[in-house]
Amino acid sequence: MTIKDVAREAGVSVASVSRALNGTGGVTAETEKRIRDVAARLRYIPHGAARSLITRRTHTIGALLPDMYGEFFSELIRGIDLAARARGLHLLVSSAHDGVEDAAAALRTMRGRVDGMIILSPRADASFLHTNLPESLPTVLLNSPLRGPRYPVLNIDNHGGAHAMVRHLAVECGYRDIALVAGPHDNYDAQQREEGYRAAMAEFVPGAALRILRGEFTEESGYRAGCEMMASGKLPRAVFAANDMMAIGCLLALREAGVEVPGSVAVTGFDDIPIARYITPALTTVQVRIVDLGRSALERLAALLDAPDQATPPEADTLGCHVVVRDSCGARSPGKTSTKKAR
Amino acid sequence: MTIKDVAREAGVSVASVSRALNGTGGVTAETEKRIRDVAARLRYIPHGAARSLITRRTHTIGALLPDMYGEFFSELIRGIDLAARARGLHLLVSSAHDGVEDAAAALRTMRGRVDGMIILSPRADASFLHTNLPESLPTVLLNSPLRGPRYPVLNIDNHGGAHAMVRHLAVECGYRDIALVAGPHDNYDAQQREEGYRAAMAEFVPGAALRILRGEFTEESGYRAGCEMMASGKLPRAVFAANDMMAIGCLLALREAGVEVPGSVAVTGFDDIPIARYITPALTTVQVRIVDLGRSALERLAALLDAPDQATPPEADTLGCHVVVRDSCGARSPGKTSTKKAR
DNA sequence: CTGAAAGCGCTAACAT
DNA sequence: ATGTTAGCGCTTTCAG
Repeated sequence: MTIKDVAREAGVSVASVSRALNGTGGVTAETEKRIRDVAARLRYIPHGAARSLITRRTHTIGALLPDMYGEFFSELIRGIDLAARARGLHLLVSSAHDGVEDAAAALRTMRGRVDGMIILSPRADASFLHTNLPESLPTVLLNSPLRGPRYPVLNIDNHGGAHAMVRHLAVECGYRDIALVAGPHDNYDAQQREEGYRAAMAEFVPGAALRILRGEFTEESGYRAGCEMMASGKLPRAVFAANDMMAIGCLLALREAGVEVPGSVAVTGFDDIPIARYITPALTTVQVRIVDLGRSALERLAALLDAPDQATPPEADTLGCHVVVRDSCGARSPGKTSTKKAR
Repeated sequence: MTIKDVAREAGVSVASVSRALNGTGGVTAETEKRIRDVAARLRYIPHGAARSLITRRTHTIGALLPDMYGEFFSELIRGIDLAARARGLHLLVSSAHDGVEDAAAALRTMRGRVDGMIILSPRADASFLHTNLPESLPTVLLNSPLRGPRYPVLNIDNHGGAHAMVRHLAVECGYRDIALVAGPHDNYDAQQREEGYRAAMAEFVPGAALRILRGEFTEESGYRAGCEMMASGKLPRAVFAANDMMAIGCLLALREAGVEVPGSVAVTGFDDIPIARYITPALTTVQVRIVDLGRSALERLAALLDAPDQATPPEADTLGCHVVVRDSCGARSPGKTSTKKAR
């Protein structure tokens, strides 16, 4: 069932069918109707690949993501999808690339299938993109250390968020002994959050010894970090985990051991995943509007598609974060939630 | 940058380039290497649309989903994606269709872009599929009332899960006054869960008056249902919400009013979303392995792609559910979680 | 207003 | 082993 069948059945040329169905004009209202009727009767549906081969438009955007685990990525995809739908774009997702080879293959298969890319991948450095990104394919980078005029970059304000959280813990709550459960060494977000912690500690608790435990952004590693602290003999007064899942793991470890949170130890996180509001005590955390991150990325990309030559702002755009005060930090008596801006 | 450029640069025909790059054989190892080198130097990437136009393969499967909200859908996509990746397939998602028109358009644009479809949509009845599904496109239906040899269908055992939960509440916990916070009328899952509740009530608490409140599968509607119960003057001994978000909303309403859960009122849900384990009291619920649902759907579809003429089993496949006993039902003292099979 | 014809970039016969 | 050629299904000049 191709355009030819419709043409034959309607007694016209394929060109007329194309014109009629695309509303390009150049056909009588009369013949257009006849063609439409025939197409409907034959249940003709145009072939996307064939069409985009010549129009050079797929109305699809590709998303290269490192992993699909966790609420972060589902929220991100939702944000992208929401904005994409609003613009009549579809979404081709490719996630969880074990290695560079894998990510490269995924990126290459996008050629001819998408009009643009949104890339969030730790492995996507400059040379990787240079070799695997189809030439001149509009692309927006997420959470990338890359800078430069080649691609627009959207980042989360990890540093600012971590800084604000430590300030909250040190200044508003008055804690001095604040430990960090950091994320993986090779993770860009983790690095920036750690940096924010260090900077804020130096600023608000000068001279205090830093205490950093290494985690993997997983609940289990947070749990282990909690156990390590207790095993060490002296608990810190507050624990700032570099993401919510680790904060929750830590919380559970402390709770199991009978340590009061926030009475004896305050625990806070980063991300504000949905669970954060529901756990007891409700988690004080740094809110990142992940959906907005996805949405912004797509809007940026769409702008690029509309005006390909548009200059890319030299500075990376940064998505603000702010501290959401709940119960786990001990700053207030359990009850309502208040919010305040970071920085 | 097309295959022609590579051919010219390597001093061969396009056919040789195609053969070399696809490893189809029929080229000397020597020329193959030369071609590969040139392709790499020119950073040539094959054009997907052009290729699939002739091979009639896209190595992509489409997913038509009603909405991207909530953990249900992110888990589902994850399951599909996991299995897809294992088979070298990509994923074209299309979600959140406001109306039938919208869903129809989404489905039609899939033609020529995907090798098969996974459809989970309340609006996808037989005639909808007949008119909008590209002819003979392998398709698997999820959670659909449709039966028949046309498409394989995968369903959640909503009836069995609800039945098992009511049995747990009535038989194991000994409650008689069990209310249901039902889902939307027009939702297939909601209907089946309600049916399971009715059947189990008739079986285990014969003669008891049924109490059914209507919800929308949202936390807010669960909260409202909780308020309604309290306003009515007499609380039921147990509340079975047709999904976890409503159970959580109900839980919060009761908690705010100072009603003890599970001491005064037991609350249970359906789905076992991640939050269920973390809320206090931990939610007793019906576990649905959503990731497995997605995975199974894709495996089924992949089988269809490999053997298009394979007979579709006449009966719909059903994904089992089972009750996960936690704290909110009062069946046990807080602590470990136990699990038992449904039916 | 309509049709014929030329490709889009690629693969797969069919020649050589 | 390599090249030539005919399309895949569609849009878009260019004629008429």
